Amino acid sequence: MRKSKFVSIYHDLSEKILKKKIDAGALLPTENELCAQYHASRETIRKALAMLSRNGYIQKVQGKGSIVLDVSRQNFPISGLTSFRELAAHSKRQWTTDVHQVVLLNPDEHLKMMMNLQEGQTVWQVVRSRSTEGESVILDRDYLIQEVVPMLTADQCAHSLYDYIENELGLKIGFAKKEITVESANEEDYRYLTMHEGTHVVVVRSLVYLENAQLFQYTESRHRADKFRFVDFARRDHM
Amino acid sequence: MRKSKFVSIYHDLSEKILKKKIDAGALLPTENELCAQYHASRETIRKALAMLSRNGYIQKVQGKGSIVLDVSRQNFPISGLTSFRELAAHSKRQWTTDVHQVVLLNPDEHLKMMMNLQEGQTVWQVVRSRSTEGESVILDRDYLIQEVVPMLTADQCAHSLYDYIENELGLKIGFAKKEITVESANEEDYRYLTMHEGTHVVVVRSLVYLENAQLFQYTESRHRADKFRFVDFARRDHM
DNA sequence: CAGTGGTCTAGACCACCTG
DNA sequence: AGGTGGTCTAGACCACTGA
Repeated sequence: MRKSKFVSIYHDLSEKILKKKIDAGALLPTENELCAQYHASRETIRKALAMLSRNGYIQKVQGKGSIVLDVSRQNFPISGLTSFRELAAHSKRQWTTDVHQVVLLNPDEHLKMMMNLQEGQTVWQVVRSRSTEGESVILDRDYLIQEVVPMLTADQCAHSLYDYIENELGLKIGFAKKEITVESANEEDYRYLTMHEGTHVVVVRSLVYLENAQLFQYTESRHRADKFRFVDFARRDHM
Repeated sequence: MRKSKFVSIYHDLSEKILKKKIDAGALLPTENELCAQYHASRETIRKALAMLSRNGYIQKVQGKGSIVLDVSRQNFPISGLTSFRELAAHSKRQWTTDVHQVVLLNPDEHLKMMMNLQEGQTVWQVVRSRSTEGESVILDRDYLIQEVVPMLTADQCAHSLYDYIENELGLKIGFAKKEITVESANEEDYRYLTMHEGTHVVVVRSLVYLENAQLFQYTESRHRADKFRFVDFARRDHM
């Protein structure tokens, strides 16, 4: 079995919710009913439900049931995402990517510290901009450790870096630490982005790690402020 | 038992990691060892570990163990929380709150739609600003449904709305949907915030729901752009 | 190969909500 | 009181890592 059972159940239920086969505000079948429907034990069902809950599909209420939440009202959370391609796939806009630079370089002190690099490690630097409706609104600057990604071409960067990394190289992304701030636009922003009014950009800095906890990428993603939007679903752990 | 066993184990381990009793990069004891240490079954241990993993404390690697992550490098994620008080508690700065307005009002059409209000429902409007180092940098505008929060005084707003709601009223916050954008400052921003250079503010709009999935609050939090910072830990579900 | 984490099960008991 | 979800258990088998 490629996927685990509880993930299949999660997908089945999340799809039913997205396609409105179950209305928002209604209750999911009880856990025991789901056990019967999916021929699974209760703990397995509960893993699927926990995942739905984490991702904003349902709210569990003890003694009552699992309430289906309204997944349409706000555009749906694109948190937990790491790649631009995935983000673009969720949006209705048409996006194009321009690759400005793909070079191998010796990291400076700042980058060495930031990425915790060993002496002698080299990194790929990739600079790309993303355009929609004729305007360039995102400037991405990626640094990838060459030991992990030995070779890189402009073609791969134009298509999807992550597609290449996950499908061609067989590496698996584990997690990312991100920081969002607002900063003054620099000369490169003016060069590569379509900046009319406004002198500030939203900067998303990410450290991306593989599944084995190895850091392999640092990215600085600079967004024209008026085109930036971040949506999040946050659950409260009171414990 | 007030707390569940797996949550206690989670707290015990997360504290050990925060206090560096276990080094970053090292492995946690194996699941079987933890079973023995905490007199718990393996599934219970695994719930605690899953929680540590979700919150960025560890990375689990099959066949190997649970690697402790570096929790100090980046300031720690302030995602998943909803209240300003908690945020302030994590920061080293000294904050003060000014309450500018606490009034009961009949919602206009926009608010009715936004909050999905029934005919005749009234809401509290609270306007507060937050200052640090002599500068006012955050302007919060909250709307709370009066059916849920019958009475509200300026005193309670100056202290902590959430403290009052959770501890006095006994309500429990469940989850929130948030959206972050950058917008032009309006006249109120100029009135209540210390705006020197810069004409834009970061706007965080949140819909906050109780544990029973009932919406009870809408908040617009406006941040002076140069003081805004959002840190996130994002795990990838590849399934 | 032994040892690790990943998944699944069946059954038990508790806490909460609703009639 | 009956049904719901919340927690915990003991045991089984699988998939991956490393020596």
